[in-house]
Amino acid sequence: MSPEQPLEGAGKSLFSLQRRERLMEELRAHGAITVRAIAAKLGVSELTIRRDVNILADEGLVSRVHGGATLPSRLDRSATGARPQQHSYSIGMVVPSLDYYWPQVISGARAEAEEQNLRILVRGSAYDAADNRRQVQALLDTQNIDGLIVAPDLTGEVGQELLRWLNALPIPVVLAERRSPGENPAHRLEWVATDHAFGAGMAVRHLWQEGHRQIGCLTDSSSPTSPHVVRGWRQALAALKIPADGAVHEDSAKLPTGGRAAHFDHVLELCRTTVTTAMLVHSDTQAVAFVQHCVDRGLQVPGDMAIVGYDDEVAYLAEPAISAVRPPKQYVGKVAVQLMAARLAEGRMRPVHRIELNPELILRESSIGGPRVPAAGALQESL
Amino acid sequence: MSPEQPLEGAGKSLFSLQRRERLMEELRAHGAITVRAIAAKLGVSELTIRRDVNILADEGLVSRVHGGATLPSRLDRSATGARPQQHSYSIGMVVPSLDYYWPQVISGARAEAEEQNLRILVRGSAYDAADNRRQVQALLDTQNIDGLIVAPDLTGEVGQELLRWLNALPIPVVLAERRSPGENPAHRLEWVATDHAFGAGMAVRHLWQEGHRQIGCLTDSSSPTSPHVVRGWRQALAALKIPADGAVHEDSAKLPTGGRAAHFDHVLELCRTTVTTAMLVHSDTQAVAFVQHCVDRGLQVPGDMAIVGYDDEVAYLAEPAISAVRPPKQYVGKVAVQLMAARLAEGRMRPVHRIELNPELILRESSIGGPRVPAAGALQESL
DNA sequence: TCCGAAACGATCACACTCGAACAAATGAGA
DNA sequence: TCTCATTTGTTCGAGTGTGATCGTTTCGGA
Repeated sequence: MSPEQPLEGAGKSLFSLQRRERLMEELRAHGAITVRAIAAKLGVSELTIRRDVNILADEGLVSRVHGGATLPSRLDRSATGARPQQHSYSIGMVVPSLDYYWPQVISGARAEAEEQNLRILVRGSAYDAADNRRQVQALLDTQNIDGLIVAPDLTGEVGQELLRWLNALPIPVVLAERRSPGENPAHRLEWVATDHAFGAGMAVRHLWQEGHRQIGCLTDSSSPTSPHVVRGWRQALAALKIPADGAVHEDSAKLPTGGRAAHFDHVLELCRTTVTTAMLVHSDTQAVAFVQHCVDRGLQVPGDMAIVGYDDEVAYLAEPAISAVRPPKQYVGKVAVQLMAARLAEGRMRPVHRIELNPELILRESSIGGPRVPAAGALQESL
Repeated sequence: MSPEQPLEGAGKSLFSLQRRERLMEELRAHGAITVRAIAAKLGVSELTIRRDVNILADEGLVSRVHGGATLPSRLDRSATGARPQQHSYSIGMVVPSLDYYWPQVISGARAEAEEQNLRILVRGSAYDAADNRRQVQALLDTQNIDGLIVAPDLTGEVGQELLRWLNALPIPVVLAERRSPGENPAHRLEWVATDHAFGAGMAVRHLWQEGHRQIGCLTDSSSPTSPHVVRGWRQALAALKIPADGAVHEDSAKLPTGGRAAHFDHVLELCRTTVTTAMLVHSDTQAVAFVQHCVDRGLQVPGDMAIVGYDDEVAYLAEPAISAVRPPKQYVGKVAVQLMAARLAEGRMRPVHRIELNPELILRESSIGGPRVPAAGALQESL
């Protein structure tokens, strides 16, 4: 009805805004305030406070009551009527790869976004923190983003700086498949991540139950997942009282071109000397190659060498098909969007959520049936 | 602190909306209330409570009965008819206390259950694992439970056995404010818990920012929360490079009756010799008593001794009002029910979720404004 | 079925709060 | 400098929440 009433933020002096901010602070601290007390505290008239309360109540930030205001309450029926502004939000999503691992995460996120009536904008970035930040900045600048889902590299000083920067953004941020320390530079960040350590442990315990007593680990440290897999593997060994210093642990990062076959032979030699009959291989791509290599060298899989892959993109394609730990990628995306939707709907009152999801162990042929003892014999013949 | 005491009666009167909110909380926590009890608890006349009940009944939020009110029931024929749907699932909930901490958790759970159209059956149990198991068994036997939310004592061998038993139950189980190891005996259990260590750390960092350099900790190890608080306190000290071995850490469990004052004096003496100017006090009830003791001994709060309470039940009642870490109790219940609802809807395909919630730091007077240096002077006079 | 105790609600009284109307102060822009 | 829009303060009648009284209704046990 009032044609010249300015929209939010147009003509209000900083002073009144500060006062309202202060009012909200008091409200959060005490749960409720009286007009009289606040007026005295801030040194203004009660009427001014009442007007502030009315403004805040119109925005749904407080509930008006006779004599003061309280935090918004469902019992406040004036609020229930004026709340159908279910205005739909846009979420930006920046992931480090658009062809490996992340497509499924994105797919889960997209499905949930549709469900929640949210728009989602996906961008790929390089794995390094600097490019990640550029991509996020681009999204912030060009699109109208209400929230951000991101999976940056957080290692090193650059990563920590990025973490601080993300934490200070004016929009909510959810990390996917990344963890932030609860501590200070990241206390506002929420995340959802697969418990890779649990997944690795599950694989080790499965191999143990199949009768293996020496269980090795072959990883690719160029992946950010790798440290968690190694940690889970070590913890499981410790829990099963397998001495970790005698266990085979090799890494295939930074091999020279064509050096893979030689490295695999090296690994098999180590397995022979340590009587290792089972391997957990990170990245199922590598697991497929490793199984192929074993077969080529005349080893029976799983008879001479049982194998569980970590990750389940192509594991089923190998011959024999590879048992694999499958991270709940779809759910990582889905839960990330759920977190974001809830955050956007509920605002600051909602506590920070940090969610771990357990992966699943998919059993196929490469690990079923115990080791042939002595396994060392077959290994010896093959080399 | 006796719960009968009308704490709010003395000058801390509630607004009508808060009163109704409180009433609903009591109702959800206990299932039913009497006008008389609530009137006494809130320090208002019975007539006022009756009027509140009428208002809530008009909105269909409660069912009126002679002498009090209950949660809305289908048998209540005054119900507005908007209740044609049957409950989809029934959830059992067993918590270790019905008067402390847990009522708010239950309230959050009930609110969410209503939202999700679930029935929820609450039982209290003793803190020990054996009784917990009995209560769960009773629910399983007599009711038709589709899921279970439970908060058992998991320490010791008995606790581990209980964990195995819960894990093997044929219905989904969600732990509230308890963590299960990801490992084998509990791989199916989901949980939601407050990150108390983070909360304690947040308090310590706040005190550090206010200028305190020796920050002590006063706990009550009879509470299962206590170890996490101590851990967070230690970690924060380490992160801030405060030597932990010189820090004051006292526990008030198992004091002789009337020994509290003597113990507080002992604590203050320790603070004096170690130049400790700030304390994190677990259980805000104890924090209130401690603040009172400091004031009685002539110490300025926060000038001579800054105090942050852990937990926020009565912290605001102290003089000066106490800054406190507030666990998101309502959300613990709410998220537990959300987990259960999603599990019941999606079945085994859904990965196991494990959720940590961050508490919030409510800043009040007892910790704002740095220490007066040298603080030792005032302490010395007081002893 | 009856009876006593308790709970209930209509009414009034009181204290306090609310908001409209108007006035004064402040700041921005012509 | 003036003017106009905005914000803040004052006054006062209307409105609201609460409690006390008291007659009526409801409950539960004999």
